[in-house]
Amino acid sequence: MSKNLTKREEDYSKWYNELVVKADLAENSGVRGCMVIKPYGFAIWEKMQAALDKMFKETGHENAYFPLFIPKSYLSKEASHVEGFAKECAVVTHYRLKNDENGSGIIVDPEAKLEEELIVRPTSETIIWDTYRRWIQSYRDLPLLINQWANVVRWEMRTRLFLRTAEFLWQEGHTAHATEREAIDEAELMLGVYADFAENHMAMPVIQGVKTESERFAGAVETYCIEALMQDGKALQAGTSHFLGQNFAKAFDVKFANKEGKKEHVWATSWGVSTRLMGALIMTHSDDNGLVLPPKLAPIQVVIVPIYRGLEQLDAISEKVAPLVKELRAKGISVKYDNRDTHKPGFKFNEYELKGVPVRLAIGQRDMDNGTFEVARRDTLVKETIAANAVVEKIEFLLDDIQKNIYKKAFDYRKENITEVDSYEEFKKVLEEKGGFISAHWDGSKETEDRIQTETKATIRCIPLDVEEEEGVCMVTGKPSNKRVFFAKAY
RNA sequence: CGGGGUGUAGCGUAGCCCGGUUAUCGCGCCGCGUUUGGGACGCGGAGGUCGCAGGUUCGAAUCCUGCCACCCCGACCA
Repeated sequence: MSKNLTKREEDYSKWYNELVVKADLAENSGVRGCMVIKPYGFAIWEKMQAALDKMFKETGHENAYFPLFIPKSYLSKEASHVEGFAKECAVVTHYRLKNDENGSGIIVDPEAKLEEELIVRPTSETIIWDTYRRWIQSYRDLPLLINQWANVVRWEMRTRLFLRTAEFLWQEGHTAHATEREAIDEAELMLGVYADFAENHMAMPVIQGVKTESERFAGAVETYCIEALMQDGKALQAGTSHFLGQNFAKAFDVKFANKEGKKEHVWATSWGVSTRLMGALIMTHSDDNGLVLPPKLAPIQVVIVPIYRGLEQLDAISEKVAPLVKELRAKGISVKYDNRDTHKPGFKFNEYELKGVPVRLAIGQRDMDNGTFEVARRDTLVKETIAANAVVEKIEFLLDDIQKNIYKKAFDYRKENITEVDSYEEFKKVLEEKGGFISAHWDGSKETEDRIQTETKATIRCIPLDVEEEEGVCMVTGKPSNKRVFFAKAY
């Protein structure tokens, strides 16, 4: 682990990768750009999944599952969609292997060529809309509110653990509606769900906004997003929700009969978050001692480490700890009592800090004599000694307080790193020296946006939803602008 | 796909330029003992197709040729 969090990209990048590996979350699989998610990392993902899934169901959605393979012709039905994904698709061309006649091992059987190639889904809009055509006939079939948990494959040139892997896990929601208004409301509703999840479960403040045309999802009319700020000053897109208009309905001929019996194309949305959220979680809260997990997503919320000499002492401690474990579990708190005899307490302390366990209890002979526990919190690393009969209450307080405290810390950090600028010179200076989000006027043109990106590597992360109208001039061209947008260097 | 780099034990590495005993060291692993309130220590031990395939040579981790893989930087992207 590097000694200090630093804004120098290469060091931060190294720190991040080491942290992912050392905290036992994931590792490179050796298969091009794919990662192995290890049990501890996957447990965090499962917590995220459970919380999100609950929120989806509370907003009226159901889960379903669609095929991994998409016939090539489906992808080409929506023009901008295929254009957006064509360069990063894995393609299945054959369905059989055989032994090479020249003895050079197993080869692809040229006889077994598929008549139509299959694309490994980079996203599922096409196959889902092909299915929806058969499911939707009447306004009575609408709205159709479906989500799927799946893996997708995007053949990216450059990959990074959790942030951009060739294969990743995600959820993708795909909805169909009778009216434009209803579809837009849905896209905005789900953006709100994501923002709620990010802030209240991940303790990660996000900016809600819409993308500019050039950053828009391939096939969307409007792309909403949540953008988060990482500790090295770079932005990370944490989730997106798209209003797709009637683009996919028209491409796949999905029509419904309205109350007057007239056929209309349906209105669509899609929205998704991925294992990239794990990357966001890691880069938002972690410090040089390792991961810091929000209690709501921590697979282990409380760890209890016994300190003892000899099995007799361990037995006495175990006896003391057992009812506490039971009581905490009854309250729905996940507890691990680490009575391994193979590692020393100091080793365990470091190990659980690295893994981001929010609360640690230690109990040794001293505590046994005094009727106390040592309680340590991961976010501030503060330790205190607490009377045994007050420990449950203390833990409940800490789990709540840590959740709030790390949110506040991240929020304050982000607040300090949103800078308003009014000139291009100042923009470049802040970008170079400080990083973070830069709020500035922009003339709304793609040319200006491209120029800024080429010259500075910064992109428009979003046009915030809550932005206030303000007369101004574009910092680059001097043309009139009526609101500020958020720029940043991004992952 | 361009530019650079690296492949030696589970991980990290020395050796390579200048070929020559049994391939170096650390972490980790195994055994025994002592330890246990912040990453223990001692002693002993196991573990290697030196990325792959050819070639040069009495002799190759080292030199030559070809191939493969991975990493970093760019272009691309959630």
